Amino acid sequence: MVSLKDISVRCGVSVATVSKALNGHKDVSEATRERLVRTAREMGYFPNAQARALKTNRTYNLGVMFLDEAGRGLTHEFFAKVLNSFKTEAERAGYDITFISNKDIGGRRMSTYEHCKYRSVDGIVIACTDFTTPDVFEVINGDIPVVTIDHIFDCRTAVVSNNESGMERLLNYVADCGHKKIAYIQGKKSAVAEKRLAGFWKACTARGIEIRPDWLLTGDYCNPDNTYQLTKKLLRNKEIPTCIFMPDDYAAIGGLNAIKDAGLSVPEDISAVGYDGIAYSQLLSPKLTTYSQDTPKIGATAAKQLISLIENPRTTFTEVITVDGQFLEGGSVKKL
Amino acid sequence: MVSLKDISVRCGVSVATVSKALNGHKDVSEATRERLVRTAREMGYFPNAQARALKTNRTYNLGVMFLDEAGRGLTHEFFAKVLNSFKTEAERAGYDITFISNKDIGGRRMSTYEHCKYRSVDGIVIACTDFTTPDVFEVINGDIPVVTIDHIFDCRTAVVSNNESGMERLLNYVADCGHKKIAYIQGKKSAVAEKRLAGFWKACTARGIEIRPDWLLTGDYCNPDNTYQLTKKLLRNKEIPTCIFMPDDYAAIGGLNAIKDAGLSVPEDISAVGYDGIAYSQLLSPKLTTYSQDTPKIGATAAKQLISLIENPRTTFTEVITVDGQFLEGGSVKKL
DNA sequence: TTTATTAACGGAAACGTTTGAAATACTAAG
DNA sequence: CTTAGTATTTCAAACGTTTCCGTTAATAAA
Repeated sequence: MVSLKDISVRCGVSVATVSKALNGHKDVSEATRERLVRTAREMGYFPNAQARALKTNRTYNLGVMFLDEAGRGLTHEFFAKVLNSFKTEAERAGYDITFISNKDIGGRRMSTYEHCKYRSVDGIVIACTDFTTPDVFEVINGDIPVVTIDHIFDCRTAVVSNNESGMERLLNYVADCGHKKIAYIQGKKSAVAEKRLAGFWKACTARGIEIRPDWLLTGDYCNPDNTYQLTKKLLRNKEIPTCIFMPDDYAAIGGLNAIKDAGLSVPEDISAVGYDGIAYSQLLSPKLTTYSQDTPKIGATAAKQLISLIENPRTTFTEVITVDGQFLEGGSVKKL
Repeated sequence: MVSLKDISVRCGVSVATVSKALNGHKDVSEATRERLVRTAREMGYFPNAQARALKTNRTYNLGVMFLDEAGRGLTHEFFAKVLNSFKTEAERAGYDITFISNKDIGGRRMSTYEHCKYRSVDGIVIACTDFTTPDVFEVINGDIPVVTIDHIFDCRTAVVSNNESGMERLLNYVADCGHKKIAYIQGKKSAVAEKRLAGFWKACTARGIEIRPDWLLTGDYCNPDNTYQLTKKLLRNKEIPTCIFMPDDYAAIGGLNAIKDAGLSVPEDISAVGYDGIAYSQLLSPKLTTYSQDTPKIGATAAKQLISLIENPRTTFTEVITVDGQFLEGGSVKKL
């Protein structure tokens, strides 16, 4: 690997000058600057990231904290897409991304935050299904810039999907279709689940739709089996709803199977809606009516915010950015 | 951040001694070693990854080259799962993983290989859908340890799925069910596609099944729309096959929709099989008969091999490791 | 011509490690 | 009581940068 010194001897100047020239400092003449840049290119020079980081305390590396309690990890389409766009945007800005977790180093267990310190990441993005772990709190309370996705902490920038209004939009559509008897299988206790429930509640009251306790179940996100069971349960009631809100599109598959196994069909006998807008939902027939989260925008926004936080620590304020999604009308809701 | 020097002054020894003690060198007395390790722990010391890397040229960072021509990136379940297990295994061994691609740094475009050099990754894993790009060749021809997944280069370790025998297994099952008229929509030209075709061919000849040119189509992997069209095309023939081999499970969804849209049903009117064993395939009804790739093992094996290559450069030989998958009998193939 | 000002460049320390060689302390043997 | 040998520790350079400060040279002002 060719270093600054190599260039300096070749050109007969000091390493300091080379460094300054390559970094566009002012106190180097245009002529030599041009010459140094050219030979650097010729010699195939690239800065040594470690040396630079050691000196500047900037690694141009972003830590991604990506814990999924369900163990699905990257398999979770929502997270995968968000991460994908986050990565793309970060790379556009010259940052690389590294997965961060708690790990063992030299026999001693390292917390996630310590891991970040060890690697000297410039910033951290947290996208978890569980924001209540000690690991998360330690990072939140640390002194490294952080952006959270779909969860809001005081004094930390957050990028959140419009879960509340998205749910309202869905319910209004269903109500417009004439449905009054609506069941909701919601996801597990989390900020996201609360928001969606709030939207559901709000829209229901606005439309004069009764929320029956026995039709409001709590299940797991992204768990088709669980949703299958809960849907079965709903269908065993003496009175069954005309429409079921599934926790999310993926879980919905289980719900749809339960309906099918009960000898009913969607949307003729019963309607169903999902949430997320994953690719698969639009390959079903009928297509699932759902609310598509704008994952590309969520990821890109998170990256931009994080980088802004890093590069302009003074002028950037922590804020909560809500990213709108889009209603997707499929064919899974019958117009009564 | 507490450094070696902090520990050294606290304990009244030199930094050299602290370094050696913490790294378990022999030439430091047991007493001081114990004392240094203890105070290091007390003071919350962690090594500075950059400084260490600068000196040792070892970063404990693995580069992941992860290009998906279809742009699905991490959304691709096969890759997501492989990456997940790769990550887990790597972390177990004390390595972090960083995404590597070509990028711009300081105005100059950096190739993927240069990027690796810049970040000084200890090793690279390549999991792409397209292994013919210059970026891949440059990495392959470089001097950084490499493991490829599902593609074989001479002189480089590869972890591959048993595409040939997996396909044979599938075809034998279908043949056992009594099918003779079999169509195959294969994926785009790639090492994987070739292997599967070889298995298909081999098993067909062994079972005396004719391979009709008009029933051997080439489409895209992971492209339901494309597979939808090609399936339609198959169904428009005067004579239609009794079973269709889809490029993969995900693409199969399109194929199944085409069958449904043609007023036919699976498996009553026509049978279908996929490949991959993604989660969705087992949520369909009927479940898709397919061949499940052992993604956890593929990823973990790749990580182990790569780390072995890094840590024992002498004793480790490049090899090709085939990871067996598992046949999944669903209900999408009719027994004739 | 002298002095002040500015532009261009070099010296050198520092970032936090690792590591071979040199130095010191200790132990055992003669 | 030396001497050799070993165990333990320190020195100091090095890794490749960045950056503050000093130096030189050139230019402008007096």
